[in-house]
Amino acid sequence: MTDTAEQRTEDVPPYRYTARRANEIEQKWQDRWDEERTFWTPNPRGPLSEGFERVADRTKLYVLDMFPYPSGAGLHVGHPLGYIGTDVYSRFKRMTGHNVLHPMGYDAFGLPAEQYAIQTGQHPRVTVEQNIATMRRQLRRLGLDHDPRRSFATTDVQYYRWTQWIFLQMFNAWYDEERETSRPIDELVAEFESGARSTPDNRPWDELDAVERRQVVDSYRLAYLDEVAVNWCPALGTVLANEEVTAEGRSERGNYPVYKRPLKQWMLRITKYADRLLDDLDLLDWPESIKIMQRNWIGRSEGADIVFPVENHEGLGIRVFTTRPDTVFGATYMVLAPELEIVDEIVTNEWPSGTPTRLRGPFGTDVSPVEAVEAYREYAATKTDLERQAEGREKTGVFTGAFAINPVNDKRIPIFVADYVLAGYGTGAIMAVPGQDQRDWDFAEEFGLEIIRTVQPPPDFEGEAYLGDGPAINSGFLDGLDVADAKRKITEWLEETNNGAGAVTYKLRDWLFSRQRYWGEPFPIVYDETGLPVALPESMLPVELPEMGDFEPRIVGDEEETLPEPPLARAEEWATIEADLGEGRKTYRRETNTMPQWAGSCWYYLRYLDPTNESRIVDAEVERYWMEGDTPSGGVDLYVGGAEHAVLHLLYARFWHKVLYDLCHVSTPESFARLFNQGTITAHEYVDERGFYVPADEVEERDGRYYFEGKEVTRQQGRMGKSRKNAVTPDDIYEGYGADTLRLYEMFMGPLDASRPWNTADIVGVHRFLQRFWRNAIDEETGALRVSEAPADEETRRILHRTIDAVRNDMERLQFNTAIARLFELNNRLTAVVGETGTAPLEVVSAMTLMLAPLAPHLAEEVWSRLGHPESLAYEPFPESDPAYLVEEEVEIVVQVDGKVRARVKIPAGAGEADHEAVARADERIAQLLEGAEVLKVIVVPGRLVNFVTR
RNA sequence: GUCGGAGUGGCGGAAUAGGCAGACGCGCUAGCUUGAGGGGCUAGUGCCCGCAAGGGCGUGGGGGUUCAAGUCCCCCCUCCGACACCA
Repeated sequence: MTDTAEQRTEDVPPYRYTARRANEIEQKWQDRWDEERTFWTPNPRGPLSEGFERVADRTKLYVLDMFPYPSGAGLHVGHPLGYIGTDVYSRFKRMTGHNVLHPMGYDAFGLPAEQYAIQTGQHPRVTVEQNIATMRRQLRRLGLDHDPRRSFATTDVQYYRWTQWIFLQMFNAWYDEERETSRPIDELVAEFESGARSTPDNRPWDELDAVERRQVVDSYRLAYLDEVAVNWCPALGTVLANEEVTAEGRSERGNYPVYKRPLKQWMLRITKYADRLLDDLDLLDWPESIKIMQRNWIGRSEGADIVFPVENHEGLGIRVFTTRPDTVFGATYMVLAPELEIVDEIVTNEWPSGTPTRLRGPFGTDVSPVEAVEAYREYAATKTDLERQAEGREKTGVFTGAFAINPVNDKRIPIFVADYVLAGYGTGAIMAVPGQDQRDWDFAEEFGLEIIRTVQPPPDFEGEAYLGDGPAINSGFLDGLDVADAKRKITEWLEETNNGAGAVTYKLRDWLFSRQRYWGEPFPIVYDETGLPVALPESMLPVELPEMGDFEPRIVGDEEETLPEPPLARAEEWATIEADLGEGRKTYRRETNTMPQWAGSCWYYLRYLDPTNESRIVDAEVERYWMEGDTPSGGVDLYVGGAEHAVLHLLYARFWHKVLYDLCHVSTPESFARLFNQGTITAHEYVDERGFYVPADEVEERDGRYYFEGKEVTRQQGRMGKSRKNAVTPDDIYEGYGADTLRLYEMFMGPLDASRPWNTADIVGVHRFLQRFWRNAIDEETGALRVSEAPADEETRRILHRTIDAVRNDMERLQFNTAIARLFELNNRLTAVVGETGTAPLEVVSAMTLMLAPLAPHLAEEVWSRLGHPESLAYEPFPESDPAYLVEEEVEIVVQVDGKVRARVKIPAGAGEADHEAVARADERIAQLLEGAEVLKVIVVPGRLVNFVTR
């Protein structure tokens, strides 16, 4: 048998649009775009401003992708979906008169890069550079319209120098809650010095010594050190932010166990911005689901703080937060989080007389309260969140032996420690109201505690906590009030009697910002002999990462109490510096933690604007030009990326932006005006009976069953990936069809924001479309144009203008799949015209080439140039529809009898209702159906339908 | 459990404002292209009954509003995603 592939290439007409030709064309135009600097986007001033006068009258448009992580695995066809989407959009907007900025960079610090480097035994800088080079090549091959001058990696020294600079801004700033803005720290110091602001413990500023003053000031900074219970992940050798830990108490990356450990760490005061981060969501054109996730993450709750005095402890009160102050009369006990320090003060040495056995905890009847509490604390600390998790979790806890006094009724109530109360939320202490809270109810049942309902449940309600509305009962002066009124009244009472006050609490916590890893931005911070942090001056930036041969994380401490050791601590020469930082030349020790991966991605969109600026993060005028717009929030005009960043990156970046805004480094309150989440591309994956993945491209289908090497396998739908053996690489598609076909297919598969299954077999459809369009314009045998100057016939022209209208609308809304469908229809018409006349009307070919340009830019450029245009079409105006061709002279309407379609009739456009009915009745079939029937009602929707109702 | 999102032919998916369900593509069927084919062209293709004309049924299930429901309302099921003792 002969080689069929070879035979085929011999048979193919010489000028057909084949994969080989597509590849040639694509290479050629990618080179030309580079040479002609087609996608260099001019700034209004500065080093990138060349050519600005040519676009000065255009509207700016900033289109941004969530930049990729340069992994070593290479791309599969699922990765570039969003990049193609933004490319199509930015090319379209360039053709509709915008000055479009569409940059691309690389997010290259962080764990994956470091782990990859450790695996391959190379320095992360080496592997990162290799991976970026590979990725650049792969993205270039797609023909994306990025401005190459604006690309950088977050690991570039000249980039992270400014990441460090932003950290310094936060270190040197504090949040003024009265003015609701961050201000320079010097202004705080001035307030202390002048006495305008009193110190936290009300001592006069003059009486504080230098160290005390520094401690006070440090406690106000946006970036501050704190000893906190961190999420320590020994397997990753680092601590993690709350956001990086799953509900099961495991690391988001790698799924390793995570433990709580107290450690001194850098924190960023994001909680001060909670309300603004919440409120300003209203300014944003974001998917509602993402806004909801951010709102939930911030988790604002309104309620009240109530102080419960502790019996036998003069002046000691326990402050609790509750969203239901109206239920305070039903508080029958209190619970403290085991970690709270106040527990030590109140816990008793002996059980009060009459303490039931079950209140003494699970540690035996002979232990004292102190011992029981201590044992319980240990038990709670060693438990991972996973163990605490399971649904229907049993409530555990220990009585402290102490009692509190309920301020509303002077009732004596026992105080417990229990791990169902979290130290990090509210005040870490609760008043327990089993009647209206199911968790308290469960605990009360477990320990046999009193339950008092304070809201009247419906008559048939029993057996559990009642959370609904109803009149207050057993509640003294609140009795009879509904929940909202009772809340109001009790809050007033608390404030008047000084027993508490209205309060707001957030789920959001301050951002843990230290990592014990090598591959991250070093902090621009040193420590002096006091152990307090000292900021390096801007002139000492960047603080470069030291070269280290061994950058693996180490774990110190014994097995039970392991702790992370930052690799930078081992770079001894680097870690110690001598400098004059205002107190004469001294020896300082550097901060050896590094910043988390999110740091670099918090502000990269600003650096694209002015990537080479050495004196500022971004030139002020350039920043205003690109970020201020006609959106309510300002910021990037379109930001496209995966929904997995709903609360991490997108919240952190908004926070940094607001800090920079407060400190007058940027001009808009928000960073991303419009957000769009592209879907994921899924693929079939096949598992054998042992549960192992088998190569998807070697599976055969017979009668709806699937076989690999003769054995039946199961098919599932899942993410595409190497490990699942179902990855399709772009190179596979380039080889068979070319990049334009790949682009078009990815845009045609479905709506950009929906997840959709990859199906290589479907690609031929879009490939055939490109082939047909090419053939309509160019003779496959001779390569000559088949275009005629003669005008298109009326109907073709009508279709053309309707297509233009629809495509423009769809492109604007990122509905590329339907735009492409319209182009298919137009091309089908064009094919018919060419079939009849032998030539294609130029007006159709030209317009269609331009409409295709954003989607299949290489082919479009090639046809455009063959049509005789020497310049790239990147800046050609997008076709505009002629309204004259959009109105029909005659429209087809539907005639229904009792809602069922019985006929279709033609009627002049704009006809009146009476005409509609008359024409409908005139139809033979309709007349027949209506004969003898009583028409009760006639519904006419002009231009659409007539409905005769007979019953 | 809570909060989101989604269920439409054999498959991917269309369907401004409640008004022709299934655009467009894949696949499939038939014909043409003097053979073969990951080729080209033409026609057909939601399901059922019927030679046809035509009729019936159809957007996860059940109810409702309406002349008219994929679209609006109520209840339920399934799948995907996020959060998860938040007082």
